[in-house]
Amino acid sequence: MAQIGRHVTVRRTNSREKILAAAAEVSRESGAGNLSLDAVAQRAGVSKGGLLYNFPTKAKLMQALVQYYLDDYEVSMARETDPNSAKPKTALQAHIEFSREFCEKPPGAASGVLAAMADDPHFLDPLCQFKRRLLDRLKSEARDPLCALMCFLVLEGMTSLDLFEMNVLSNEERELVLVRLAEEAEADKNHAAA
Amino acid sequence: MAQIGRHVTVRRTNSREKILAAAAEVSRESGAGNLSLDAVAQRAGVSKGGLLYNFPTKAKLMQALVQYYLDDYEVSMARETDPNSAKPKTALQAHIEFSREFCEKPPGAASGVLAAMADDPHFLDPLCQFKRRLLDRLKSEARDPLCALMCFLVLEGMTSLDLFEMNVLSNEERELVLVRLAEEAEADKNHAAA
DNA sequence: TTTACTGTACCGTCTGGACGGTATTGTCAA
DNA sequence: TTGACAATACCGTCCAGACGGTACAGTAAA
Repeated sequence: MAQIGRHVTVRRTNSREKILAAAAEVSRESGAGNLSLDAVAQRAGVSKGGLLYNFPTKAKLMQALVQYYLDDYEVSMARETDPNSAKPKTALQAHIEFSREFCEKPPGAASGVLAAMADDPHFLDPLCQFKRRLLDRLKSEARDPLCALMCFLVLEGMTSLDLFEMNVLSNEERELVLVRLAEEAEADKNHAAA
Repeated sequence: MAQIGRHVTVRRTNSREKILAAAAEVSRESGAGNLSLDAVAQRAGVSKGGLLYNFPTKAKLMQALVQYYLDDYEVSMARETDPNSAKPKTALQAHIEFSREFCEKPPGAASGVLAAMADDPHFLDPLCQFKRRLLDRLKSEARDPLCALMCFLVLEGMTSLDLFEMNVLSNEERELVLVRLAEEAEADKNHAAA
């Protein structure tokens, strides 16, 4: 479904995505630091040789795991903020929406990122740069940059709790926060337009 | 310094703490998932046998790592909110202060927690329960529970970025947020008193 | 013929942890 | 006061198993 766009031609096989999904599952189930290639291959229904054909080293797999997560976000963001769309959103509104979806996903959908971090913290560098770019965009679009920053951090807190699968927030609390942020974003949008 | 209080008698040796600190360092340098007992022992200046004397299994070490982090917080919190103190703080104010200190600590001081998570996500269960208790306390003390919840999440976001050593925020941004939160907490405190 | 694998066999390294030993300190009866 | 014993706090070695990665022969579809 989500095209990674690494290759120009459309791939007939979907082994890469199967492997990526399997890696996230294994990471979730065995702990981020106990992700073995054998386990991933088995889970993906692929031979170890096949896995290493797609990802020549474990490091390449980890990097792809992070990139996979990023691409997913980038696609959503582009779609939601498309000015040609019927009702284009601000970046902040789109970010709020994406964070909601993130929390509603099956638990540990992003465990792959944790596995990458467990192997080598530097694998998170692209994620770090991505977050910084996003924050800059949110601040530059907003009427009140500090407010944008605070909203960003609230979502960061919410999603990080989810990433660690710490069910600290109830659904009601989550919803309350999300609604509050949406109001904030809406207000900021209208002020900016006025 | 910080007494864990596990033993009634004062320990003459401080091997435990040396090992805990070493584990955090190794975790930070080699990646949370690549923490080996040999490396920890070497870093701590202790033989492997000595390490295993203090922590009979790797799991015990990991649990201690999480507990160490928690105890540190608990001590600070108790001190800051002590009603007998000269200027007792609300739980929210203390939490803000602790989060500031957390960010000012040498980078990766809490990497031990990540190492524990990498080994087995369930090691974070105490941390999860701790956060839930903290949030409940913040909400119950506050005049505006939603505001307390949002403040909690802002700090959660800030500290999680720090935990991953993602330098997304500049020092000015961090300070701006912290000041804003402190104002919020102060206002809430005064309203509650009135 | 190329692509995209499967399957098996294997290698060198690392790891958790079991185990036996040892030096120091504490306890307590004679 | 001393000698006997025991608990504490380690040290150093060893090992079975797991891991990442290589090599290679085979195969089925496009």
